[in-house]
Amino acid sequence: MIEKKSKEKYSISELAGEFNISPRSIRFYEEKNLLNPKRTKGNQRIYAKSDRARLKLIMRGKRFGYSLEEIGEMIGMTSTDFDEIGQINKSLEYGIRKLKEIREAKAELEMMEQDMLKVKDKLMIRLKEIEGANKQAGEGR
Amino acid sequence: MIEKKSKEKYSISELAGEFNISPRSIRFYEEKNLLNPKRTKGNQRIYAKSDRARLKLIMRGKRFGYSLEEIGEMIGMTSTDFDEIGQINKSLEYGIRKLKEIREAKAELEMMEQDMLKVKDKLMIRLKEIEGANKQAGEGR
DNA sequence: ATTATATATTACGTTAACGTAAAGGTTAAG
DNA sequence: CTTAACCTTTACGTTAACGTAATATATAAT
Repeated sequence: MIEKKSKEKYSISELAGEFNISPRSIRFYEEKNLLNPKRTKGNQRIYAKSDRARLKLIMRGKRFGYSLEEIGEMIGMTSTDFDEIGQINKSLEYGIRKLKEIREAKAELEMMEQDMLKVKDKLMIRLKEIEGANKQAGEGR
Repeated sequence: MIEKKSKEKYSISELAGEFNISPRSIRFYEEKNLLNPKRTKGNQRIYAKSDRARLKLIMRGKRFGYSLEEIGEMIGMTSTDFDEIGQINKSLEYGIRKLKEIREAKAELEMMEQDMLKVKDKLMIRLKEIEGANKQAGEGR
């Protein structure tokens, strides 16, 4: 049997559809060296699973407010050109820094969540106040 | 005794320094109606605690990748012009949506964290491999 | 009062991250 | 083989979020 699993190759618009972005964006990410898909003999882009995974990482970074440059540095970390110990150590350091950032961001998100909950509570209280006042005043129609 | 606590008023550059942004940015946020500080009789901006708190929210939103427009909608939620129940309900809905987003973002951050940790592990393993190889080969100098 | 800073407004410049349009090749379907 | 639906590159346009510079007051320090 020949090797073939589920979905091995994707076209640019397939990925665009899946991630809800434009093909232009994907090409743009390639311009910035965040992606590097193979091509058909007719020069059209074909994305492998690994490319799709990278795009996923890109989108994740974006959703979190990272610039493409930062994302490039982050996912560059996963590239497979570690030939020197120095490189690995640099990557490790970088990763550790990013981990710190991520954890800080998580903490901030939790603060935001708390803020939101507080505002929500206030709104609820205010609602009840108004309802109470209306009840008191007997404002039917 | 006259009422006066700790730090009641801030100048634009004080806030800029505190949040590590430029005065220009702060003025820009004001242009976008995200801030609305009082003025001195000489027309210079004075920021009260509440203004500082708002700026804090703005920065938090930014760090999380929200656009100023979105942030405006979010912190607009905390403004005190809720005179109608409908308004309150709308705000509540909005807040709940945002809460969902925040929780999703938290989940994503956790995924990123896991990714990072995986990559880190791989790098560590690779490092050991190389070290092991060097030991084997006895590559001193 | 006189500087030295800080701030205000106005207005043009810049960068990232695409959007959009033109002009043409490629692939899948009939 | 001929389209229709995609895809390619090239290149100029756009928007958000400021940067920067010029010119003019304001406030703080001496």
